[in-house]
Amino acid sequence: MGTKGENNRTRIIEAADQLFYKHGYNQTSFSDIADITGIPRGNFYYYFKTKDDILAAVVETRVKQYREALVTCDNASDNPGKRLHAFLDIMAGSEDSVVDTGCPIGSLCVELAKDTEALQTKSREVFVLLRDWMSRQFEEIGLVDANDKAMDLLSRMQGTALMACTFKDSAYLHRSVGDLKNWINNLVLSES
Amino acid sequence: MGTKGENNRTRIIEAADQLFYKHGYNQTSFSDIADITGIPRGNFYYYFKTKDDILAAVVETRVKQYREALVTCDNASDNPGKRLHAFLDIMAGSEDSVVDTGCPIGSLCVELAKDTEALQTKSREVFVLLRDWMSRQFEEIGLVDANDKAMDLLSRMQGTALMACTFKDSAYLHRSVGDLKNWINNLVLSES
DNA sequence: GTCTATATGTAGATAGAC
DNA sequence: GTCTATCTACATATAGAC
Repeated sequence: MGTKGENNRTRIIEAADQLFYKHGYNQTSFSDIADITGIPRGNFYYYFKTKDDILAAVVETRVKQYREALVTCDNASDNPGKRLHAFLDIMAGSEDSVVDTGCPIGSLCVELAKDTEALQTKSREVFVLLRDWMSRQFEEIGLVDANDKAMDLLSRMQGTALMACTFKDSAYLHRSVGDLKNWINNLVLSES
Repeated sequence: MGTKGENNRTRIIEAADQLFYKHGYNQTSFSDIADITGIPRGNFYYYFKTKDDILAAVVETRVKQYREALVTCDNASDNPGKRLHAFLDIMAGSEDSVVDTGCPIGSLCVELAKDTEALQTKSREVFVLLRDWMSRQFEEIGLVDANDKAMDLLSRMQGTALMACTFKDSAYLHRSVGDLKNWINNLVLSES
């Protein structure tokens, strides 16, 4: 638990996080991470037993980051509809990287769906966090099928990111986010 | 252009098609294809100059197959709404593989979004075919924003496949396909 | 056209000096 | 805790006999 060691560990996770997003998990090598961090390949095994362990650490970091982002959304408004809008704005705000590389969560799950079950379960964790938070917002709106609506919103956001990235179309991304905000508004109206 | 040679070429493409879907492009090796076909690794270079060339051939095969599937949808009904339903039934009909491995088109595009631009352009071709066909259906329905609606339908189908696969949830897949059919029906009604 | 043998590079992982 | 050197496996790709 030395201070220097934890610092190196964090730097490995941060570099891996970016590389897994930009190039994918399987296409990221220890050498790539070594080049960015300046930490030699062989040293990684002092901090992580396997490459899968690095992935687990990356996912846990992402869960923490999204948890914080959701707290910001929670504080954005008393209105659950507006809180969901705030979450949509996160995606719209990272327009450039979404069009270039897709959604970091979705693309990881798609890649690892073709890998071991252990990696699938791990990569799914961020989605579980988001789905449950969305479900709570729809519940507060008064919808009886809040969990279904959470799946629908997550699904449509993922479809939006996938198409925007595939067609390199930021205009579609913004139109679609606007449509989703209207969809949420209509759900709020139907319950009031 | 010998008969035997064309046969081997076709068998390589078919095996690669399945493996690219089940394990991904980057995770499929020449040895994997050799194991399935019984054709030795070294022989592949008689038919294809590089691995990327195999991918191109696989995508072209898929374009042909989907083109035929769209002809079947065209023949299914005089009603463009019903033709779109017929296309949705293709996805619902391959429920097991979609939940297990995701959408073959979408997952390839997601993977190759992190690769060279040449592979991105190639993998996108199937989506272009489907988008243009859907756009023609929405046009016939009478919608002025037919191309936008085509993007929306493709987007929502991709989101549906991604979430159904990530959460291993075939019930969600079917509910979502049903919702999309209702969405199409409402668009038809709004124009009649 | 078909096959074996091999070249060349790089992957994840380990051993052991300091 | 940190680093170099190295092991083993396997990737794409090539050369050349048959």
